[in-house]
Amino acid sequence: MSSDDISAAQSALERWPEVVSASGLDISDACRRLLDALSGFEVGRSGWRDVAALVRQVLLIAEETYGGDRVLAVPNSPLWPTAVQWEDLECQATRLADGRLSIRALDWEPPATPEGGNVGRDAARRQVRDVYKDVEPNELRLIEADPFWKEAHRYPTYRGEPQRQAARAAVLNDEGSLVICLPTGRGKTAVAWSKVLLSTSGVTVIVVPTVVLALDMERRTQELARERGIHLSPLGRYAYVGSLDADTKAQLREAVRSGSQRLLYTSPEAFVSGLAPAMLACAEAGLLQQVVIDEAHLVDQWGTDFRPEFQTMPGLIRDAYANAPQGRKPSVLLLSATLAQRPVDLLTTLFSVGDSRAQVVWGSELRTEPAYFIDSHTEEDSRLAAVLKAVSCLPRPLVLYVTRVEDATAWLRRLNDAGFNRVGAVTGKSSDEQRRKVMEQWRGSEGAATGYDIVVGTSAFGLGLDMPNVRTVIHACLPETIDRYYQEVGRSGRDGRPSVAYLSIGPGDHRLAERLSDVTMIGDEVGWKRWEQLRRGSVALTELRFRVRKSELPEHLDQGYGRSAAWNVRTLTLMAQAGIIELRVPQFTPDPLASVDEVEEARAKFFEQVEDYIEFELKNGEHLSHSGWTSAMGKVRDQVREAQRHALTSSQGLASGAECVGRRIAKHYRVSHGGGLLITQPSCRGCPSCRRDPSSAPPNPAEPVPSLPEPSTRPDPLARWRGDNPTLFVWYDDGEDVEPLLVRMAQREVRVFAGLNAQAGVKLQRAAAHTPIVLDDPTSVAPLAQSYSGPVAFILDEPQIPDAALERNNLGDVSYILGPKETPNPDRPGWSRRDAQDSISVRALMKEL
DNA sequence: CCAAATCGTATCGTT
Repeated sequence: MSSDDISAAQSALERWPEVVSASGLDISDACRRLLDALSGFEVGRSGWRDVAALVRQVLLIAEETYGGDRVLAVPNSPLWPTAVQWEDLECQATRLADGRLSIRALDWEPPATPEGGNVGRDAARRQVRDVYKDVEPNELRLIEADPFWKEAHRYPTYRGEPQRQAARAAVLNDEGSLVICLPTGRGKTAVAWSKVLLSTSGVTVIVVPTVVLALDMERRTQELARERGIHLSPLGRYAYVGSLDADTKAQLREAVRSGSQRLLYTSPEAFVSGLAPAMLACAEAGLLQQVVIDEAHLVDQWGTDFRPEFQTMPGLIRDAYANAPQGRKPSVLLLSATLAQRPVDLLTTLFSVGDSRAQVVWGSELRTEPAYFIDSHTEEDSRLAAVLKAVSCLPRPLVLYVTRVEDATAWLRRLNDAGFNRVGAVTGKSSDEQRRKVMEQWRGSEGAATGYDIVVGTSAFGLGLDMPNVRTVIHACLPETIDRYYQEVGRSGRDGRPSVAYLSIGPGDHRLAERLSDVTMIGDEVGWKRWEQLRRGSVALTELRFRVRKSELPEHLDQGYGRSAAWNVRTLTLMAQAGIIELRVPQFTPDPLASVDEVEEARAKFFEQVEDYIEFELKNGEHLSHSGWTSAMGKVRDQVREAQRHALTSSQGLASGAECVGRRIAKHYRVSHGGGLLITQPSCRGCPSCRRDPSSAPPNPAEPVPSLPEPSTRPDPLARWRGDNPTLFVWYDDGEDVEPLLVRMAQREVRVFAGLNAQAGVKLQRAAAHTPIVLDDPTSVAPLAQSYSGPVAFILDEPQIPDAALERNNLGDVSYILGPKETPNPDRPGWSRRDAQDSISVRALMKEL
């Protein structure tokens, strides 16, 4: 890679303004961008700064790859930067005999520490230089996959221990809720797909936050189905979104109802409205296999006042769960890469189903790619200059994040005026078409030229953004939460190679961040009044179920309509979090006594107003008194306020640069759950604090080792041969084939096998078909024989019962031990194990099964 | 002088 950068660039510069195509050349991404920029230079699609910045990047890449000083000769004609302008971009320009300029790249890096000065400067320089290096990406540690994973995905390996545990948890989990924290790029999608691909019936509904994501996943599913020659949908469609035509929607609903739609992506809104009746019917028929919520941290982030449907989902899921027949209830997966305390608490409370609380599989990990830079300006002008300099000198592709839409537009203009034309902007106000165009130009779709190197965006830019080689993320703002900061920084270095994150704070930023984060919690008295008002205006649908209007105004009407509605929603979602009510899906129920016409009229009216409705069920009578209400709400309010304060102060803490950025982010993603602490190891390639004092830098983090949650309590299908003993010894004669017995056991849903080699495992999976087969790996840091409390089958190849099996017996965990008939009894020296109670021969057991 | 995005129905009861 990039072997021909300098010669390709030089040749294109010499031939300019002739257009030179980058396709087919063995050059770096930056060099390809330079050729693209040169092609558009004369007609103004690129500006002088675009070209100069890319020339500099290509030179630095060449120096880092091959060493030595590198130069490129560039035209010195109108359009082209002058010698002074080259200097402004940290390049040295020397006049050549033929009039051209010879360009050499100089180092530039953002301030090493917020206070400036020379402390840590060398380290800062090296950390920026490393971004230009053609280094091998950080490799994931690959682990041999379990048989079920090979069968489901045709992948021979897992991408690390966290994915292994997440994958196992997801297939071993029956009828329970599971929160899974798995970093981006670790194959969350495959984890959600396992059950679908292993079975031949059942519906999996996956809720994603945006239509773009749903359509993207539809495309990936279609590819999968085509490649594998399998049918997962009668229509070949996998996204249920509002923009579909009524006919397609009706067909998809029908396919869900009948169970023939194996996999469907949708939004929270569609899930709780249009899709809800079909989904409930599907569950009732025992055909709903899984409900998956992707990007589950948004339940907290967006669900509380912005898109309440995120928090209406649990009520609906519980309905589906309750209606599904025993043994065929859906399991619930909540997936996210970034979970802090509050989201975990909220998810485990709201989404628990059945008798047990949602369990957590924790594979949280910080990105190792970014080096963090921070500075703070007391004058806006000086911040603008600093950011312009950074945009000019840091490597591309580059994202410039701001908080306000208005600032994004202003920056786009400012950059254009400064000589950048290869810039796009994405905010919440951008149309789908604009967003698509920006992504296309930025990425350079297959074979086509790139048009943008820089995107200016608000937080609207990035959800589900799949661009592996982003090298720089600049913030010209103070993100209001550390979550937002980390999410946005995490868009860089997805290819596992170093990146730069530069946070440049201006004078107004702290106030803006505070205002944004301070969604003032409704007070006791005002809240209670609002609730009373809502209740007075409510319609009782059943004894416990009520419908209210979001637009219901309190008597002391001092706020506009929109704000009041937001308050109402917020009050109700908080009440749901407090366990006072459970949010429900407004559904049209025709009056059985009304005439056809009357029902039609009522129906039309319902759908006209449904957007304004919120329905809920009263959960706890004690909370309906003033004092009960106040105390229940007080608790939630404190939690939310604490979480907000924490997120904001963490973010503000960054600004000072006093604490290691990696540590501070890691601290935010440290969660206490079920009496234990779920850790996120800090990781920092460089930040102000670590540059000041390199000895304090956190060590390279070890891979997290999540442990499997408790399996749901299902009856052990082989229990009656064990009696009361947790262990059953099954003995075989010399040379007797135990494989048929293993298959029978697997068909009876024994899933975890110890002592089988990979090949035998795959063979067993083939024979057992739909039961997921998991092989214990005794060399693993968390062997299942020790951690899994569901049934485990041990296959001995010598006459000795392993310690792990004995220990399981002491703990009361169920084990089936298949061993040679002469295996001695460890409890009674001189005796055979088969003479003890609870043993049976392979032949006898085969007959019974 | 504060960000974020989505959403629509219609089923049948008897010999």
